[in-house]
Amino acid sequence: MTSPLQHLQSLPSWLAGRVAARGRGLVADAIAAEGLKLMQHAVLAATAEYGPVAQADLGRRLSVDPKDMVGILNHLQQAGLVLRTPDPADRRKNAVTVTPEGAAVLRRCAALAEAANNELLAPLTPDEQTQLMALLTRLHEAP
Amino acid sequence: MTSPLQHLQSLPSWLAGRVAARGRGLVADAIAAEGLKLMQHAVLAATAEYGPVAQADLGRRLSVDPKDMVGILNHLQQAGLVLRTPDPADRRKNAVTVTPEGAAVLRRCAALAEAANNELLAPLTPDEQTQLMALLTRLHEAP
DNA sequence: CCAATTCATTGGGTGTCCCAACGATAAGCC
DNA sequence: GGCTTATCGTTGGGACACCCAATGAATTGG
Repeated sequence: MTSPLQHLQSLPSWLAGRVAARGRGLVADAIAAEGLKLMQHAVLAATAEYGPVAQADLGRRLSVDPKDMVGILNHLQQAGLVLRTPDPADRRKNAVTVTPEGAAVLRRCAALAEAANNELLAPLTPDEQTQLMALLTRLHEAP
Repeated sequence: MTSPLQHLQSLPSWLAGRVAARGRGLVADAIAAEGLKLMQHAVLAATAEYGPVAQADLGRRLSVDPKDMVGILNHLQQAGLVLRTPDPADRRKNAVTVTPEGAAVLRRCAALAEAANNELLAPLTPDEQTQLMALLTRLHEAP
């Protein structure tokens, strides 16, 4: 029985942080080939998935600060991957949509991101990968 | 069969990142009661575990940038929790050690950090917690 | 003895996250 | 109708984590 914090590195929060950092790095390097940063890619993917959506909604779904969302969408819009249209039903909102070019970039990023995730999970068997995903999903949705 | 990136939020790297972010927040809030930041606590714990150790060693073990290590140790030393002693065997190195006061703070932090981790893993059964730890450890050590 | 490396430190830069404010708009309540 | 309250996008400032590069001192290797 080891003392509680004699091995800080074996704390779940620490382990999860290290694994997440590695995953972040792998995905970031992968999609950098398409000229996108991590969060730009995430916002682009979420925009594609949730159709025309307000910025605040995107921020809540991805846990992105509204302040940062402005910069991310500015970049995506300037790159022609995304469109900000005033929402006629609520003139405070911007209805964000993906352009055909944005969809094409996203399609190419999908393969890259998936490959990066495969590399991240490579040390595990397929069964173990499924187990890990199930456990992480529980932790992510439960609280 | 869902398309690869139709659900970015179900990518392992994304899930791990969200879970890790929550764990980081829980632990940070917990040890804030002792006046320590996350990385200050990590460095203090690693210093206690690995005895007199050089700053570069600490940085490698915790994946902390040498630049940041300087600031963290400055703070810990100023708080009287840690000592930097010139290493007689290698005068380039600082032999970092924990003061009795540092050990006391660390002891109190252990309980706080453990409670935070218990809260993080609360949605899982003890068996599942063990499984998760084993899988994360594999991912952390394998590559 | 000389080249290559390591150590602590400093510098600059980017990205993520938190708190606060603003004008414009919308929603709820009396 | 009017009033308060809340939300939306945006801007601002600041803390912290991560990355790259460079310095002088000191150690190591051939």
